[in-house]
Parts: sequence; C-alpha cells; structure tokens
Amino acid sequence: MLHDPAQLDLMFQALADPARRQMVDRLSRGPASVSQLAEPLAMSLSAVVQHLNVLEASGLVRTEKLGRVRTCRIEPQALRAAEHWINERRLAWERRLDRLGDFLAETKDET
Amino acid sequence: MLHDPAQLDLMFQALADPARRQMVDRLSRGPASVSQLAEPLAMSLSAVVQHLNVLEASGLVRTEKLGRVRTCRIEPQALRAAEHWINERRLAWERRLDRLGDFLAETKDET
DNA sequence: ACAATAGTGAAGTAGTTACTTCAGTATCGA
DNA sequence: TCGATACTGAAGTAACTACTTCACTATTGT
Repeated sequence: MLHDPAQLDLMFQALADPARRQMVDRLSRGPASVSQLAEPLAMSLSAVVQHLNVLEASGLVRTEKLGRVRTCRIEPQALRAAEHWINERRLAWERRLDRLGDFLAETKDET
Repeated sequence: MLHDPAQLDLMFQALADPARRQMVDRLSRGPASVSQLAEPLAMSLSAVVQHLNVLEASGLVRTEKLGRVRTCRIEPQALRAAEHWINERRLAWERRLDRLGDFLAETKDET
C-alpha cells in the first residue's frame, strides 16, 4: 500500500511545489488549521485549500474537521515511503560503487 | 549548496515525473547511455533527452559525452539532499509525538 | 567515402497546474 | 439573532509541461 506506484507518484508530485513543501514544513512542527497554513503564504485561501487537497490526495497530510475548523496533520508513514524510494536508489548506486572499489582493490593485489 | 531551496525545488520537480523516476531507477543500477535510458520508455528519443535535461539541471544526474555517446550517472549527494529534506520533517513530527507521549505519561503519573 | 548510429534543437500542441475572483454555507460568539 | 469567522466550490485564465515530428550534426565501423 505504501509502495503503490500511483501513490508514490501523487506524493512526489505533491512535494514538487514549493508552497506545498512549505505547508508540509509548517505541519512538521505540529497540526494547523487551514487559515494557519495560509497565513505565511502569499496567495488566496482558496489556493491554499487546493494545495491542501493535493497533499491530502497524496496521503502526505490527513485532515479532520471539527466545527468550522479543519485541522491538518502530517502522515509520517507517507513521508517515509517517499524517503524510502529515494534511499533505495541511492543505496543501490552506492553498493555498486563499493563492489567496484573492491574489484579494483583486488585486481591491484594481483599485480 | 546541497540545501539551496531552488535546487531542492528542481530536484523534487524532477522526481515528480514517473518517466524521470524510471530513469533514475535505471541509473541506480549503473551508468547508461541516452538510448539505453530510452529503450524501456514508450516515447521518442527527443522526449527522453528533454527529461534527461531536467534531471541534469536538478543535479540528480550528471552526464558526460565521449564521442557520440552521452553516458549518464546518478549523483548520490543530490538524492541524499532530497532524502534529507523529507527525513528532517518526518523526524520533527515524530519527536513532537514523543514529547507529547512523555507529557501524557507524566501527567498520568501525577494522579 | 558512406551508411548507420547516437544524439541535438526548434517548433508546435494538447493537457495540466497554479492560481484568481466571487458567491456561497456552516459554525461560533456576543 | 446577527455579524464575524472559517472554510468550500465553481468558473475562468495564464503559464507551464510533456510530449510530438522533423530536420540536423557529429561520430563510428566497413
């Protein structure tokens, strides 16, 4: 579920926008209402709600409405999934370099 | 340099596209030429070159031309920067949850 | 020298994205 | 109950993105 390619797609797409990353950054410091999220951003509330919907669809953020206030919070598992994708690729590359290094060291021994 | 917000922007934007992630995935298994990168993708060579340019501008991929072959390889430091951004936010959130848990445990003791 | 290979670059286009404004609906607080 | 608050939703638009095709250049193998 976490590694569903379609979900991964939505997550990276969501993180591609600076305003949305700013929102995630804000939420990493604790839950916030829509207006609180909007406050530091130079755009209309409507625009913020649209960004929020993208974040929610991607699974990176979960929201909950109580009365007239929608409270938003980060979904750390989703962040972990994106992190994991990058990490796997980087590690694959680095392991490859290590093997290459070992190989070169060995062939040097054989001189 | 690694944490330059503009560079981070380019990186996440680059990772947002599935074709580009597929290219990064391929490159994580070792260097490849443009045609090798293009081979599994259902699009023209020109389109692949355009994606490659995005990846290169983002710093995620470095390329080097020898003769008529452009060889592409992953830049693990750039991947690490993206990874790091996500990790920091997730950890901030999780530390917050821990502190909250401690607080709740303490106030429970005080009954 | 010549054909095949490997990639480059420009122009065009359909679809998407990131906004805007404006008009609306709940909910809350005095 | 009535005004202020906190969103919500639709419609429009300008800019951007992910392609395409086609014409082109440089390099390589025979």
